[in-house]
Parts: sequence; structure tokens; C-alpha cells
Amino acid sequence: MGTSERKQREREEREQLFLDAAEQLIEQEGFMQLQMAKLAKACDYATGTLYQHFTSKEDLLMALMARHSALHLELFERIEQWQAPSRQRIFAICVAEQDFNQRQANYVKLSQYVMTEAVWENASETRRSQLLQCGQPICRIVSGIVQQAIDDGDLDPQGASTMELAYGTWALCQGSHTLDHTQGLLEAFSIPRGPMTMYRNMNRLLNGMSWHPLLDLSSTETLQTLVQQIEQQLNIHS
Amino acid sequence: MGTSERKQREREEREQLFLDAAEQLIEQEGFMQLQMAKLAKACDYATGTLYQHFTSKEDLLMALMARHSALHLELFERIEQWQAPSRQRIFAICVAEQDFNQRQANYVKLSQYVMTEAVWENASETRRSQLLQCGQPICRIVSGIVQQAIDDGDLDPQGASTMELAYGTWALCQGSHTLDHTQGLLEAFSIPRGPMTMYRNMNRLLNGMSWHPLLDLSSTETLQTLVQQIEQQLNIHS
DNA sequence: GCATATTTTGAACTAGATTCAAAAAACGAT
DNA sequence: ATCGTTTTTTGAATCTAGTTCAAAATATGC
Repeated sequence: MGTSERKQREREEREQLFLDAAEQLIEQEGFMQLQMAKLAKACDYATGTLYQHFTSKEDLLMALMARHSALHLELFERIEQWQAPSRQRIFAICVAEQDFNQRQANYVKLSQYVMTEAVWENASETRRSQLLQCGQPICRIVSGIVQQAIDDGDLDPQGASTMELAYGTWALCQGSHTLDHTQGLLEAFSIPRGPMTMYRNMNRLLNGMSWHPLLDLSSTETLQTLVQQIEQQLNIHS
Repeated sequence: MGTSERKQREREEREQLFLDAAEQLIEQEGFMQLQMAKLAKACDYATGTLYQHFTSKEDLLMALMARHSALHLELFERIEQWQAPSRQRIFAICVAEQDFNQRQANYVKLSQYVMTEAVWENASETRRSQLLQCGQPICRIVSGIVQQAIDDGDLDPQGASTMELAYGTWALCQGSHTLDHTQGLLEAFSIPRGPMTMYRNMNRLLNGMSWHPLLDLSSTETLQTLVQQIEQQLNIHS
């Protein structure tokens, strides 16, 4: 009946309200400082009400992550639409992500935290699969680019599945961001901070997949121009 | 004077005792279940005593990590001693790590957790730099292998620092392990579990660095043989 | 053997997540 | 509109586990 639909909608709205407020609080004082009671009060609800939406604090963090990944997806969709050689498109993902993560450092940390057993295991099963679902379209887009490369004859998979190749780029991105965001690590090993290191390594990986056209890494210029081109065309930094 | 030396030693011994016990408890029930009071009791000490060694629970987890990384280092040292072409040696690190992490799944999770802001920021500064120090010899060894490759003419850095190249392999390993250990992730994206995916991607990266001799990835056989060879020669699975 | 300094102890303190019985609100039938 | 019933909200009470600290125990040096 009609009333229950409205209720459902109101419930959904309240959930978004909680998430909005959580986002704001995290913005202000970092996600470690987030407190359930404080959050509830900030929304003029009782603590218990918060627990009608999220089974635990971890569940809430994960919900936040899931919602946030919609923004992330948007990025990928922009690249999906972009008409360009596959090699540029796959690299564009890396560039877009780098920029995205740069600006949402809190979220990189949060996602790192959420993927931890400590958090993962304390969220509801529903939430976990929701979050995994969020990855699906992204996965589809990346696979699509790999597939395009194969179809265009730019990439010979040599027996590897499209997923395997996509996984490689993913792992490299993931690992780079993790290392990047670990306090003091780059400094301890005197690795220059900044995206270029990761860009170069990504292109090495792509070259190693024989993903044409290969990029010449001996010139800093070439890569920098490429990055700028991508940033402009995709309207990154917007 | 003599007495204070003995005291120092006893203190050190007790610290190891705590860490041993913590290790055992984690073995039994996972690191999330570790409780300071329980741990102290298990060692027949009061809770307060535990806090004379570790400023917080996070500090303890980090100490555990630091100690554990000595085992990790051992692995790297075995490879450092190993006389072989640089390309085999750098890949051997990957193989050895894979095996190591396979068997110490708890530690992969712990290290993932420890590198989280939530933990990192709650450990003492001393401990943090201790942990970073632990990475130094490993870093040195990997850099050494890269350097060997350059000296042997197997690798043209094309202007990249040895650290940058080492960083690439590190990030790929790191990222792969993170993804591997995130519950349900591989399954959600139907990526076959097992080390071969990561081995192939690592070799793609190395090929992309033009690290000679390049490995032909079109044959599963070749790679598998290589892995077996490395495992035998390094006496992995021991 | 005694005065002083150091170390250990564990009960008390604390923070903050979670629960749940009571109160309030919504609902639906009369 | 009224009343009995169901659903939702509330927030004080509960609970867990990390951390502290004053008192007790032990060690040290004279």
C-alpha cells in the first residue's frame, strides 16, 4: 500500500542524512574520530535510531564507502565514454584515480581501513555484498577497455583472461596508493613523492603486456604531455 | 654497572615473552580477539606491566609486526646470497613472498591493519620508526638486485632510479596481496585464486622494464618451470 | 638493617559502542 | 474521534576492553 512506500522512502532519506552527516564529520575531524552518539545527535536522532540503519559502526563506514564509490564510478564512466585509443584509456584510469585519491585522501584511508579484516568482519553480510556489487560496474568498464584493446589488435592477451590483465593494473594502483598513504614510508626509503613514479610503473606494466602503442619511458616529456592531454580531455581537476 | 645490564636483558626477555604469547594467542583466535588483559594474564603479569613495554595495543601489534619482519628479512637474505641472473632473483622475491604470505595469512592481515591510519597513529613514534627501519635491509636487498641488473647490462633504467623500479615491484606485490586477502573480492570478480595470476603480472611488469632475459608469457609451462626451479633452489616450502 | 628508588600490581577509571525497556507515534478498525 | 494494537523512537543503562595510577612489593645502596 501507498503509506509503506512513503515510509520506505523516508527511511531511505534518513539513511542518506546520516551518511551526509557522517561524511561531514569525517571531513572535519577524520574518520577515526567519528562517534556513533555524536553522529546521531548531529542529526537530531537518538543513538538507537542510527542502529536501525547500520548494524555497527563498521557497517556504517562500509555504507559510506559504498556510497562514495558512486563518485568513483562516475570517473570511470567518463572514461568509458571517451573515444580514444585503448592504451590511452586504460592509462587514463590511472591518472583519474590518482587525482581523485589525491583530493579525497580521507577516503583512501577509509577504504584501506574498511578492507581490513577488523572492519570487514564486523559489517553485515548485506553491506559487504553491497560494497562488492559497487565494484562490478567498474570492473566491467576496465574489462571493456581491455577487450577493446584486444579487438583493436592493440593487445595480444597471450592466453590471459581480460580479468587477469585488468587485475594487474588494479593491483598496481592499489599497492601504489597503499604505500603512498602509509605515513613516513616514502620518506624512509627516499622515494620521491608524486604521481610520476606510479605513472611510469603503470606504463611499464602496460608495455609489458605489449599493449600498443608502447610508450617510450626514456623521456619525461612524452609522459608528462600524455598526462596533461588526458587531464584536459577528461576535464580532470574539475 | 653490571646489575643494570642484567635488568636490561631481563626486560628484553620479558618483552619477547609478551610477543611470543601474543603470537600464540593470535594464532589461536585471530588478532582481532587479542586482549591486553588476557595477554598479560597468560604471561602471569599484571596488565600494567604490559604497558611498560607497549604504549598501547596498537603499539604492541606494531612491535609484533616488526619482530615478524625479521623472518621476512631472512627470506630476502636467502635470495641475496643466491647466485643467479638478476631477472630470476627479482622474481624469486615475488615467489618467496607469495609462499610466505600463504602460510602466514594472519600476518598479511595484521600488516594490512597496522598500515592503517587507525593503528599507525596510535603507536609510539619509536615503534613506527622501528618498523620503518625493518624495511631498510629489505629495501637495500631489492635495490641491490636492481643495481646488479643494471651493472650486468640486463636492465636499462632509462633514467629511473633503482628505487623507482624496486617500488614498482613492491607496489604490485602489495596490491596483489591486499586484493587476495579481501574476503570475497576475487570471487565477486571471478578472478581465479592462486599465485599464477600475480606471477604473470609481475613478469609483465618486469618485461615492461625491459629486464632481460624477457620471459615469454604465452606458455604456462615456461613460467611454471621457472617457479618450480626457484622454489627448489631456494628451498622454499621448508 | 634501614631509607630510598624502582617496579609491579590490579582494581578503578574511561571511552565509546551497543542494547533494550519504556515512551511515543502511527495505524486501522469501530 | 476513540481506542487497542503494532511499529518506531528514545536515551539511559549496559557492556567491553583499553588505559591509568595509587598502593604494595621489591630491589638498591649505604
